[in-house]
Amino acid sequence: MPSSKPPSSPNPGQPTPPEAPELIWLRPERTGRGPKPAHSRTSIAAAAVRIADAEGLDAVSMRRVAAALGAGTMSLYNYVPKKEHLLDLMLDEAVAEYEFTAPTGDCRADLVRLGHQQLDLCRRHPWLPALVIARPGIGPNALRYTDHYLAVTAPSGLSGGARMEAMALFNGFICQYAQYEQTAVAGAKWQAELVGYLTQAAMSGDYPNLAAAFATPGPPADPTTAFDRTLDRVITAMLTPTP
Amino acid sequence: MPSSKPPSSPNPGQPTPPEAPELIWLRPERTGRGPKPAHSRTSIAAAAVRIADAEGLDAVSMRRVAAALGAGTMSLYNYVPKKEHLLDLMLDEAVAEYEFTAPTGDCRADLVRLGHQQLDLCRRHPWLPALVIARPGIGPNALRYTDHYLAVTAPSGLSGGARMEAMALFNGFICQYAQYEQTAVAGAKWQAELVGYLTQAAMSGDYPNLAAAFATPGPPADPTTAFDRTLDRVITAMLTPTP
DNA sequence: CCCTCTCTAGGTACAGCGTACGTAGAAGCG
DNA sequence: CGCTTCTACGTACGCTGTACCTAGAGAGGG
Repeated sequence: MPSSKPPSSPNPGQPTPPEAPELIWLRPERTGRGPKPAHSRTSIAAAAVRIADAEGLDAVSMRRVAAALGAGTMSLYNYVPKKEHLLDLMLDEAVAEYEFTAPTGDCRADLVRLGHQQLDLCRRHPWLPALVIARPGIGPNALRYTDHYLAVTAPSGLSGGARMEAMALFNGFICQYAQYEQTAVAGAKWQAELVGYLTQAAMSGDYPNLAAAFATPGPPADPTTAFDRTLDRVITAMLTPTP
Repeated sequence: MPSSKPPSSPNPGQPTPPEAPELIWLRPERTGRGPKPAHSRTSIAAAAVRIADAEGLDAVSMRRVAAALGAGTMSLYNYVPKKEHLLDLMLDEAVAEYEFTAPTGDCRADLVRLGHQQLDLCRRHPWLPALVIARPGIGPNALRYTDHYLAVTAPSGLSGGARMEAMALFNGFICQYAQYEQTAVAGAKWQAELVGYLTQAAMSGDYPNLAAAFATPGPPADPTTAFDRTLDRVITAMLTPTP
């Protein structure tokens, strides 16, 4: 979704100044003078990724990351102006793991492969979908991904803009699915609670269509293939030429 | 996306215990004895919604909400066991604003209308997409929404399960779009920075396909209709019968 | 009527967060 | 060598969610 018309006045409030995110990729890592730095953006990001993988995204605090590096907390601010930017770096660090294979010319098949790669990445780094969804995320490795995606979708005949819009859809679906999968995995107890609540709601009579859908005999729809089935639909939607 | 196969062992770490979310909708609001309570879940949620609308989701803290109600901070914990649950309540409070019109039988048209209603809601409450994406969100009003959606999609001929999977796709796309729209709106300065960075990246030669997509003459693709165009694709994907 | 028991309101306190600011010292340049 | 510029990092502030505790309101049983 490369661009869009805002509702003219988006909303009255929001964190009073619209903030100046100042892309971290635009500021140079070092300036040249002074003593040799003991760390680097990537080493810091890598440490943060390790922590997030092991203990979840909430465990990633500036103090925690600094401690993992044997550094003082405030030293990190020589590399990363704000924590927000550390998250950007983490995202790109994770995205670096992609290993792209040359496009085969079969757009659909290539997209299915890419989609599965992406889901695997999200499973390896459960904190990743939340980050991808929260911010655009345009590091060098994210650009490599975009470039590969564009190569893969080149045979579709769609314009560059249309393919970028489609990429947002593609990414969005996969991250959303990965996120869902995590909450589903998070606890059988929670899952059980939810099912109980839903059936109770369905039986209350307040939600007749929900009850009807519950009662539909239809094929059970193997949940293990839900991702593949929906991914297929998404790709269809992506590749449908604009009318 | 009603259910899925986890990757057997989802991930080693995560916040050590998988947590027990304990749906707030399952615990009764009051027990009956003792003094008359001065507030209610909905009044608290409404106050939180007002704050989030005016100053963003980050401004919603227990102290802030309590102050807005003229209550002591800790009093809120008599209504809401954890802040997490307050967010659930906020979500359902916002979703209560939907005003559903009877299905016309034209599935596509009804979905387009519902989609626009949802986008409007997300614009009115910019914090909403983030919440919807982050957790399942199954309050009474969310159930009303689901029920309406099921009524609208009944003529599609798809099974209940398939329609639930499709709903996840539908919701996910709209929230994602709304989220994107916000960041795009957030600052022209940021937008400018990003465009500069991207063109610089495209010109660097490292991303040939990105450069090619940039150079594609193709029709400019009116950004104001990006939502409608993509929503149309998404609905197509939803309604395509399973092969 | 009063006693008792239960529930609510709210204060205090704690661990942790992001980060503004200031100081000490290392390293490159003239 | 001295100057300048950078890095490392300690301290401190205001904020967060919330565990725990006390005081008192109000209904139920005798």
